[in-house]
Amino acid sequence: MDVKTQLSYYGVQMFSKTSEYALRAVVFLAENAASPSPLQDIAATTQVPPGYLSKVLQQLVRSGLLNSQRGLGGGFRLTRPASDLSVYEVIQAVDPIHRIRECPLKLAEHKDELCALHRRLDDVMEMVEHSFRLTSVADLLKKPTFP
Amino acid sequence: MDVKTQLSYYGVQMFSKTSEYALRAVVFLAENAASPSPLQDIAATTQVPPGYLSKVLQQLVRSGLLNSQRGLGGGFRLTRPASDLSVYEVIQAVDPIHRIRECPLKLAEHKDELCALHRRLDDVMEMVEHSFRLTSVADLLKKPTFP
DNA sequence: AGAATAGAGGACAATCCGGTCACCAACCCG
DNA sequence: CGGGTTGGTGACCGGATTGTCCTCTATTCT
Repeated sequence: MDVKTQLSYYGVQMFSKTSEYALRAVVFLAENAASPSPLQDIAATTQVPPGYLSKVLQQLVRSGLLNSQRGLGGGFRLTRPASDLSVYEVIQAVDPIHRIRECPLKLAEHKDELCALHRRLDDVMEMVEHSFRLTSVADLLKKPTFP
Repeated sequence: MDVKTQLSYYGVQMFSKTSEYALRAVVFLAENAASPSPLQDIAATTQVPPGYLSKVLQQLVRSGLLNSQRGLGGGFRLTRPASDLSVYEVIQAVDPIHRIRECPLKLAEHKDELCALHRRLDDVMEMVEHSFRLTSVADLLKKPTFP
């Protein structure tokens, strides 16, 4: 079979790279909470392209999850203790999970209740959302080494 | 804030459009299993662009989940009863879920066991995979109307 | 055989995500 | 004040996903 005739040959991740990057950075910051961490340090350890990581961290700053400080001795810090920061919040800040709230086909008969297909899909998303709400960044530090 | 400086402004779905389209089509075919359904019929009811749906259905044919038949009276049919076709199979055919099997950072110390972050992410993926394995297309037909 | 129907497949465009880079803004220190 | 350090932001690029269109092939009916 010709590769080019195939859709999505390399497959797809359930979560975006951006979410992964944000989580790696947050875990790093939780492990290095003593002082601000410069972008370059975070990027080197988490193996995320610095230029792109910068944009991801901006999102976290704008969402209030991080503080940033320029100049010598500056960098990024968590605004809250890792035990009080959920994985869900991090993901929502950069690549939000959108629950299915109304019929994607806009069918009148499903105005009040989703069809079985979308009901199931949304149930799965609810499971995921729930799981991530209950997981704090501190829970990701149980093993001492990064990440 | 300038929209263009934001990453992923419109957010992201956990599952691709392609997966959604494939599932809508399969549900339609399960509801119309009596005779082959032409592409145009499926596309119209499921509200998927016909040209694109054609490619998605090809994937399902190549994966052995559908039969196709050209000419008058032709179209697409499920190769198996809907009760014997899982949502997981449909998704894997068009946009497979890739579990995390090794450390994405290739850290030597995580050769045998994932770090806490990736362990959690993979646990969630396992939940999703499990749920989709247990859900058959027939389970999506409980409500008589489409979809 | 010829017309009509319907899937197969390639070329191509539009859009989005991930990534790079250059330059600007803020902060610290001598 | 001036230079070094560090974050902030916009322009731009490549690849993947999504979508369109046109042509070819297979099948059926008369």
